[in-house]
Amino acid sequence: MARPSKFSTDEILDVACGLLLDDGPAALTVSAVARNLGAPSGSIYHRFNSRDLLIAMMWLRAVEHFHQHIEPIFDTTETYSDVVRISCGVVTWAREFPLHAQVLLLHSASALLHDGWPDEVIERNQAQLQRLQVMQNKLCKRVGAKTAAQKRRLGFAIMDIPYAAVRLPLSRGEAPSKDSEQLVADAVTGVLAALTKENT
Amino acid sequence: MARPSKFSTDEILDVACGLLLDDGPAALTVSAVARNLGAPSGSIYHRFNSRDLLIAMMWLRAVEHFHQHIEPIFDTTETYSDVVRISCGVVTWAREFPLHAQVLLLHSASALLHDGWPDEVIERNQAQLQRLQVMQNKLCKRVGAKTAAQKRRLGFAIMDIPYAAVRLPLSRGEAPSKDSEQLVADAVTGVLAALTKENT
DNA sequence: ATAGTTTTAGAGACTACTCTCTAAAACCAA
DNA sequence: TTGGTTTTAGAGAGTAGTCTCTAAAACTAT
Repeated sequence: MARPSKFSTDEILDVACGLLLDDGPAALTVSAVARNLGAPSGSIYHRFNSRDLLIAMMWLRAVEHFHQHIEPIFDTTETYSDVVRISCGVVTWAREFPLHAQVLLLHSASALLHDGWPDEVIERNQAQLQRLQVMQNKLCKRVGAKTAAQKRRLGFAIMDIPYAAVRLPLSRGEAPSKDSEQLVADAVTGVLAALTKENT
Repeated sequence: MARPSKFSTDEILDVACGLLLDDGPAALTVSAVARNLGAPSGSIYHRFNSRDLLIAMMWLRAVEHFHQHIEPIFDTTETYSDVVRISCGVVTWAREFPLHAQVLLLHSASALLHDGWPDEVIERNQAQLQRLQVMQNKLCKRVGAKTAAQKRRLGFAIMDIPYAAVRLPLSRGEAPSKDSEQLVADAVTGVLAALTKENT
């Protein structure tokens, strides 16, 4: 029977998140995580083969959380006029889960990883990229987006605009303002106006 | 009479930009800049007292370039329906000056600087923050934005939306798609619809 | 030629990080 | 008690970055 852990994986990843958000990417080192957690660096390396693996896991945790949250909204969206539900869902997710949102929306994985995606998580990462792609493809089919321009417009509405609304508050460690969902809805309405016209 | 420089300040900053964009923030070191430029590190440190000063100067160069470009558009915008000119001007600037745009729009200064803004450039940075604030305040006055909500909406239209439209192509080293200005215009139209109604 | 000034050049001190390694601790089972 | 397994613990090898320092180069003026 093995010695029990003193530190859970989530605790380690939470400390890493905190360091990233409070002190920036350069502060995100295994030494700093260990120091802040009160764990020896050998313990961290025992769990995560490399610094990049720790970062990648932190990132994937946020991505998976986001996808889990947003997927049901995607899957129940049938028309262009419903798309705004997804857009606002992104904002609401960022509001409710700022830690994950700060990781996912304020930094790119490639900027955080020093040597790219570690082998251990390549498939897991691919799976999430695929998962989002499938969500988007199915949505395009359901709402009737066929051309590249229509798809681009849809992607702008779903991901880029909500991102625009939350990035500054997130970077200040604040919640998005109360009217953020309405702002996003208005922008999305403007962007999709052309497409809903095409569909009528 | 002093020995002439072999390397100009702009050359040094250009190499730094290239490193940031090609290899990410962690690759942005004085050692790497020196190596890529073929200059001794002593020369770089002779010019820039610290790594953070080099980064700060690279950042400010991009900010000042952007402000120089966007200020005339700000200053000639009088009505809500003209605001879209600013929004599209941001996209066009990013399209024409990708190097500066990549620095300014894909990374936050705080994420790049290890120890915050160096004393040498605090005032210069403050001046640019002030400059933007003045532009925005004057615009609010001219178009008639009075409440915090109106101002928020205006800021969303001017900065956040264009930014969202260019960040992914920029991060891939690509130009924004040809329809980006139209996408932004539609989103901004949606966002400002409420304000133009209030004004009539 | 010497003096003055600025810039290049590169060695090296120092630091912090990454990661490996060894050993011990902590648990249960036999 | 011994054995097995997993985890903690922490020393230390190796590396790369930051930055200081010394010296020389490169120019013009006197």
